[in-house]
Amino acid sequence: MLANSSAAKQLTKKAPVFAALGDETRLSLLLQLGEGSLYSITQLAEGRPQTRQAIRKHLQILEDVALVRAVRRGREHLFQLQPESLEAAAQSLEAISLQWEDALQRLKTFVEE
Amino acid sequence: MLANSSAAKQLTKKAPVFAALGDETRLSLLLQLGEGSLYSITQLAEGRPQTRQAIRKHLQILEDVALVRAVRRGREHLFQLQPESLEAAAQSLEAISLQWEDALQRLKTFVEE
DNA sequence: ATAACATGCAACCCAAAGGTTGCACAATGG
DNA sequence: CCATTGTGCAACCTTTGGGTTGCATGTTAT
Repeated sequence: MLANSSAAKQLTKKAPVFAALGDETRLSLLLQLGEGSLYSITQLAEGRPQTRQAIRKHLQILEDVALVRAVRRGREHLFQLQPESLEAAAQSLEAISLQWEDALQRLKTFVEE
Repeated sequence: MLANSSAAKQLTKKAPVFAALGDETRLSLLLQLGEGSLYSITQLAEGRPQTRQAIRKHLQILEDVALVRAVRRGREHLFQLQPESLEAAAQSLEAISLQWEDALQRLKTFVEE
């Protein structure tokens, strides 16, 4: 299918998203945000080994690639998950797998002829 | 579903996999390997702006997280894609999305009562 | 044997990442 | 009004990452 290979060609543009996912702290933050509620920076920093400022940097990185969204309520900054971006990332990976499956299928057909 | 949350708790262990995916060159290598054939280091380095040694390092990183597998044939080192690892990574991301959907569903049910 | 080819290994460089401390600033709640 | 709470911002430090060059080592083909 053409849709696969074109999706695959766009893949390299998503490197920053995977890079954002490639950190334990940030994955853990996404997990907490996946619980559904909104969390402030201070709340997200509670119980973690790092400083509030460090957590803030991580949240900024997640926000930059739209894995997370921030809204202001008074003096606090509330964060929530943006699941569409996660889905998009997952589909990018599936695209490579599909490309691989297709290639194997073509090879198999070729050999059988 | 319990299976989701337990899968989610294992997520932080996969940070190295996403970190490996978080680089344009490595994503591009995966794409090439997704074509189905086996490629040597030299072949994979051809046409790319970086040195063969740089490409080799990237391949090592991909191999360390099992996104790629290497077999020796004579003097050359042939690499091939390991699609199971890609699938696993994709499913990890889906797990967070599902956790989110579940949370929203519970919230909705709670409000309706 | 020996020239050519595919790799491995190590030292080194520079920029980016993750983290900290310190302090200023805005919003809230008596 | 003032102490408190939630953030923002900047400087700084150390480790990791991506990349290079240079040279040694194994493998073919002729």
